[in-house]
Amino acid sequence: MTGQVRTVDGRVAGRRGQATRQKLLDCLSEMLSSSPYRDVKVIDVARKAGTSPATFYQYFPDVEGAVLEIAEQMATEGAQLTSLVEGRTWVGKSGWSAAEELVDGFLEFWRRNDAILRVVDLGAAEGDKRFYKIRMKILNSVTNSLTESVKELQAKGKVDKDVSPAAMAGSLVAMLAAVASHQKGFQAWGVKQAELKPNLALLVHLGITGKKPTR
Amino acid sequence: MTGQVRTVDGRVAGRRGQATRQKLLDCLSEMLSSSPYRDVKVIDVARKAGTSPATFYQYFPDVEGAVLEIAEQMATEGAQLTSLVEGRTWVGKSGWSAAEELVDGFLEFWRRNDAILRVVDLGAAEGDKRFYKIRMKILNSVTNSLTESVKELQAKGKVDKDVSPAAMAGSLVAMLAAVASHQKGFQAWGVKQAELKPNLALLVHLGITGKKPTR
DNA sequence: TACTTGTCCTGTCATGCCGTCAGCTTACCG
DNA sequence: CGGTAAGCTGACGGCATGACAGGACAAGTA
Repeated sequence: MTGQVRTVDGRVAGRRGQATRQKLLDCLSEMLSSSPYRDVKVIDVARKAGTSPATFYQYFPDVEGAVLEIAEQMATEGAQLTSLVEGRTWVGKSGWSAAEELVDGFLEFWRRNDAILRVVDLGAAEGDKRFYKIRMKILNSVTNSLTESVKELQAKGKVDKDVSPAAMAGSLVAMLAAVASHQKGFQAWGVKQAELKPNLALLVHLGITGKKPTR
Repeated sequence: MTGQVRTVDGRVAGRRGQATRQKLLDCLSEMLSSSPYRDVKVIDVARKAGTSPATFYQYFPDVEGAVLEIAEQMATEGAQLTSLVEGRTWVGKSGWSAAEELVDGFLEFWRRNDAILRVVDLGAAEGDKRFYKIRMKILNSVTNSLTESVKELQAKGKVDKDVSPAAMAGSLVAMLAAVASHQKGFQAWGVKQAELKPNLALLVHLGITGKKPTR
């Protein structure tokens, strides 16, 4: 857990080195949004960064290694998604706005990081534990909070006993992630953002509380 | 729209040729389930099929082209998913079993084709229209049927007017697809299939009818 | 200024996959 | 048996990969 940035061959990276490294990550990031993951080549990233392939291999074992790095950075930022759920109440009007803001925050985060999230999703689905862990890191914060919310409501007798809080929270979060990563698809299919959001919020509210929201 | 199978250079494939072609597709399919999409090489597929790379290029322009072929086959089979929704009623006990069977059928289909569906999902998310179209072909049958169901219920005044049928159906289907493609993930996270299914069914029922099911 | 030290970058090379072509083999038909 | 089209492959130029050794550069030291 040291902050020490190291090259592949063990040297400690200085100021200049870190700048180069970061530039490579930025260029890779950009590349991922403009061309299919399968076609991203080290040589292209290096060229774009105004350096040579050899330099790339000084800092990363391969493309995947660099992608993991970017994903890690994003996951750290993504931890703030918890704030969308934590300390929220799900009753009455504030319940509805909680649902709305959760949906909003989620879609926004996904839109901002869609390229890298696609790759993380693929890696996780393919069974790669490193990607899976990162995906967890992002989703867990939200999922856990939601799980707690459901448990509380259950304890108060406001939600049926036979609902599994973890399964429900997980399903809702998976839905949000899926819809978020196919936002463009929905638009192309004739569903506008404006009508998508309230429907998602409705589903979230229904899932958590089991009741229609009072708006 | 002819059933004529043609090679890249325009010849018509005979019995032997079609067999080879199919063998290549099968090997590619197998390869996709055992190694990351990014690492699937033409030469490996060819070796596995006991033939040479040059032969592969006789039948497919590249790996992606072959993947599209497999996906197309799967999409054709997937059209039968419509039957999970079409002609179903969403009231009373039969409403609950409709939800249950929809979830069941969906998860099962996804489990059977998870490798290829992963790649289709990635392609669609990356904005490739061909993959997007295939994804549509599979999901649309279900989505459209669900959309109709919601519209009918709305017409009868059983569902709020401000629900967008298309957005609701799309979100639910996206959820099912997402959960299906991360089934292993859920298990690793401690959520069992057995508790996942009823929760998904509950969400589907809530989304379509706006009411808790009577079991 | 000249020298030293450690960081940083690149030219180069062996290796391996890509994608194409010419040409050989096989099957079918009159 | 000879012709024709299908089917397959060896071989090749081209390009990405990944490793290494050595040169460029900045910063500190005498």
